[in-house]
Amino acid sequence: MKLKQIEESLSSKGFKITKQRKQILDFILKTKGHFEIEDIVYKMKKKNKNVSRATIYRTIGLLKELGFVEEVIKYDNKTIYEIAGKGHHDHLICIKCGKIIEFEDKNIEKLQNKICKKYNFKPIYHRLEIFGICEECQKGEK
Amino acid sequence: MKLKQIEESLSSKGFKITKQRKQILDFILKTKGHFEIEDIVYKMKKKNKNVSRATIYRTIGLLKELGFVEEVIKYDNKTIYEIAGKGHHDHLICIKCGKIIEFEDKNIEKLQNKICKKYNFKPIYHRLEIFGICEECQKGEK
DNA sequence: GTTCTTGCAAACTGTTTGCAGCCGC
DNA sequence: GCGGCTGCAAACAGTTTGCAAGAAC
Repeated sequence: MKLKQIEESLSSKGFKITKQRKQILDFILKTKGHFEIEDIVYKMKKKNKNVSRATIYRTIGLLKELGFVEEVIKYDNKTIYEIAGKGHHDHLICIKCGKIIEFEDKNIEKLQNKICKKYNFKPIYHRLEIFGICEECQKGEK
Repeated sequence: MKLKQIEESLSSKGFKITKQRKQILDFILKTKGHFEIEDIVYKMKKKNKNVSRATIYRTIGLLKELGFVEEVIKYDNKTIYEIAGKGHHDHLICIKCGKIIEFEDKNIEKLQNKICKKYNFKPIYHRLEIFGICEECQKGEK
């Protein structure tokens, strides 16, 4: 997903391309991994691009609506996002160091769909979070 | 899991059995399904058992530590709990009416363990939330 | 009597919102 | 110039905490 594509999509829907939105998009696209709202706030401050927290929330909300960004993890009463379009995957989250490992498993997805069928439930999105201790932190434990 | 068992476990660990804790335990044990903190607050108010919100948070925190209660869903920036020991299962959550359907699938669990092995990740707990539209709400959609 | 627990209020975090002024188109 | 966008500050929800008074053992 490229900056231009997203911008076109935004303006084609009547949204304006402001410098704040450009800054935020720039950040998200450069951050290949996961991010939180505070990461953006911090980055903007550091670059002296004073984009307000409110605008960041609103922009991420908008990008979420449009499907460019996804809420992937809820942990510690915070929301962790990532850019969409990498293909669906789920996460292992280390509760010691906070590291996030992505994984993809088609079989799990298939089983989920089977479950949904069984309950006549129409799935829209899902989140599988496995919390535990990562390899490095296990070494440190001993 | 019975009231007596939990109380014994508490006192064997040096915690005291107060009337507030009894009230809260009573509520949790009677509520077979999922509950939120506010549900307890509401119930206590209604019964004129004025257990403060702070105490409820502290008690649930304690029960979580001891493994009697689990955080099973994070939705809408709220935490939904349930009593532990029913055997692990996951959830379908209707984003229209809020209904929660439990399901259990050993195969999904197995696949998860496989993933963890692959990454040398030591799993502690996990959460699989499938958000979508339940059967009834689908009918209403048309 | 000691120690743990409670209630209260205040504080805190993540998030949302109303409104006046600003800026993209 | 219009309508959407921003920044600010205030508000909000869920949750945590310090402290003095109270209850369990």
